[in-house]
Amino acid sequence: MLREQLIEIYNSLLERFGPQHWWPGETPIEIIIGAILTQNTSFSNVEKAIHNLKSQNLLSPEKLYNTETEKIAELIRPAGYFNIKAKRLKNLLNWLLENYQGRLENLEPVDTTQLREQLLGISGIGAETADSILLYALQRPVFVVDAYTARIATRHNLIEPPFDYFQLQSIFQNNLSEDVQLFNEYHALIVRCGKEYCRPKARCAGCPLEKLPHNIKEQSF
DNA sequence: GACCAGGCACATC
DNA sequence: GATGTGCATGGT
Repeated sequence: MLREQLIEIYNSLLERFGPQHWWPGETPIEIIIGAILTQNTSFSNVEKAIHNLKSQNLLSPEKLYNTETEKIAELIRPAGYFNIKAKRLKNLLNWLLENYQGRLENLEPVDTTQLREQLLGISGIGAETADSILLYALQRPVFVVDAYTARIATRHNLIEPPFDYFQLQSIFQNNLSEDVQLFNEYHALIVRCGKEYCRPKARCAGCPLEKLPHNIKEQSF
């Protein structure tokens, strides 16, 4: 039942928008940095910040970790919340350097559940950021949930509010096959559709999901 | 000028 | 355990 709905939504989104080729970043470490920078921030702002880091050749765990927090903050200023995000980047890099010699390859043998717990233990890494890192940088089959997902899920009656992150994530993970590429594309399509048609208070006119059952309930996290 | 954006931690009740 | 607040730039 739910599975059929989820697949129908996916197919509708894919038909309209086509493959999204996510994550919009070139390397795993760039994706990880982007995942922190995009917290409550539009990606166009994040791109400016990434560009600044790249121009200083700082997109490596060691180099960025050895950069003054104040300098990182200045470089990532366009992404907003720059002071706190500079600290969050350092927290994550510190974890990576301390436990894995700063090498993402060394994460490969680690069990996904355990890796997720470790990420959540880092100050500044919450559920969505952890899952974005797991899926998009580390190719783990974890479904990423965000504000758009919550909005679309409530509007299309996939789940009854109130619900939390884990409950919504379970809707997808328990009803779809555990497939990295599927989870990648599905979340990317949700964000694409969310940006264009499911903004807060926006009506659904023109949305590829317009003809599917929907209401105007709202919930975010 | 208000509202929003691919959140999270911390304070307070 | 639920609810409120600070963090901050840039686009619409």
